[in-house]
Amino acid sequence: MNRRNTPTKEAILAVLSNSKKALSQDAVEKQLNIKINRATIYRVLNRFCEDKLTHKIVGEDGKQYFAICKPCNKLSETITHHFHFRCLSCDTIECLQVPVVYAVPNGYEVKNANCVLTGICKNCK
Amino acid sequence: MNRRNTPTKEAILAVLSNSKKALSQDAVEKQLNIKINRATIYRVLNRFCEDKLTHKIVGEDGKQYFAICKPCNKLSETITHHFHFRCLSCDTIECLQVPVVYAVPNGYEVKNANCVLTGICKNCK
DNA sequence: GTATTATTGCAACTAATTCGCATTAAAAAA
DNA sequence: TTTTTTAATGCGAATTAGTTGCAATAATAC
Repeated sequence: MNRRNTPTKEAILAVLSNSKKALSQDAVEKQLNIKINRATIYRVLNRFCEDKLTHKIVGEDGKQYFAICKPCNKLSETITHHFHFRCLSCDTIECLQVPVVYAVPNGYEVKNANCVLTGICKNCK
Repeated sequence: MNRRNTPTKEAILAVLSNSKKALSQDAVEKQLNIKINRATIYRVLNRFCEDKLTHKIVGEDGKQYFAICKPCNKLSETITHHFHFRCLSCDTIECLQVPVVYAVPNGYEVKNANCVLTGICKNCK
C-alpha cells in the first residue's frame, strides 16, 4: 500500500501549508484552485493523518478540522497534545502552543486528547 | 417563554440523574421507559443547557453528549471548565474533577472550552 | 511499454441533528 | 371551573457531515 504522488495530494497539501490553520474539508475545497471531489478530499486528508503529516481536531460544532501545524511538529517530542482555538468569526481552528496538562484518576487509560477553546481570535477582534 | 413541567421533561431528567454520566440523545432514548420522539429529546436536552441544568460536550466522534454532572455544579464556582473522559468501550462521557488549565496568547477571547480525553475507563479495563 | 494497484470521481448511503407545522396540553386568566 | 394562551410534542421531511462501493484512471514498478 505504497503512497503515490498525485496533483490532488499536492494541491491539498499546499492549501493546508498556506493556511497554517486547521481547515475543514469544506474550507479546503473552497481554497483549492482545481476541482477535487468531496470524498477524495476526505480520503486524502485522512491519509495525511495516517502518515502523521496532519492531525485531526473535532470542534464543538462536531466537524473535523485538519492541520499540518508545523510548530506542532517541533513541539511534538515534548508536548504530545496542545490546545486548539476555534474562532467563531473566521471558522478556522488554530493550533496554540499551549500544552494540555491533566492528570486522570487511577485506572483510566488515555489514548487521545481533543481540546478546543472557542471564541474570537486576535485577527477577528 | 416560561418553562412548563411535563412528563417528558421529568423522564429525561431522571435518566440523566441516574446515569451520572454524559449521554447522547441515543443513549437517553434507550434508557427511557416511555417512548419520546427523537426531536423532542434533542429539544429538551438543549433547553436544559439553556437553563444551565446540564452542559453539552462534543466527543471526537462528533456527537453531542449531555451531562447533569452534580459534582460539576459543586465545582462550578471555582472551576469553570473540567476535562471529560470518553470511554471507547462503554461509549459514555464522564466528567472528571480535573480542571482545564490554559493560558491563551494576547488578543484571544475564550468563550468556551471543550476538552475530551478518550480511552478506556476504569470500569471497562 | 506493460502490468499492477493506488487514487479518483460519482452516486448512493448513513448517522446526527434540525426544522416546519399541526396538534396537544400546561398554566394563567377569567 | 371553564376559557385562553402559548410552550411542548410528534411526525415527517430536510440538512449536514462523512463514508462506501464500484468502475475508470493514472502513478509507479517491472
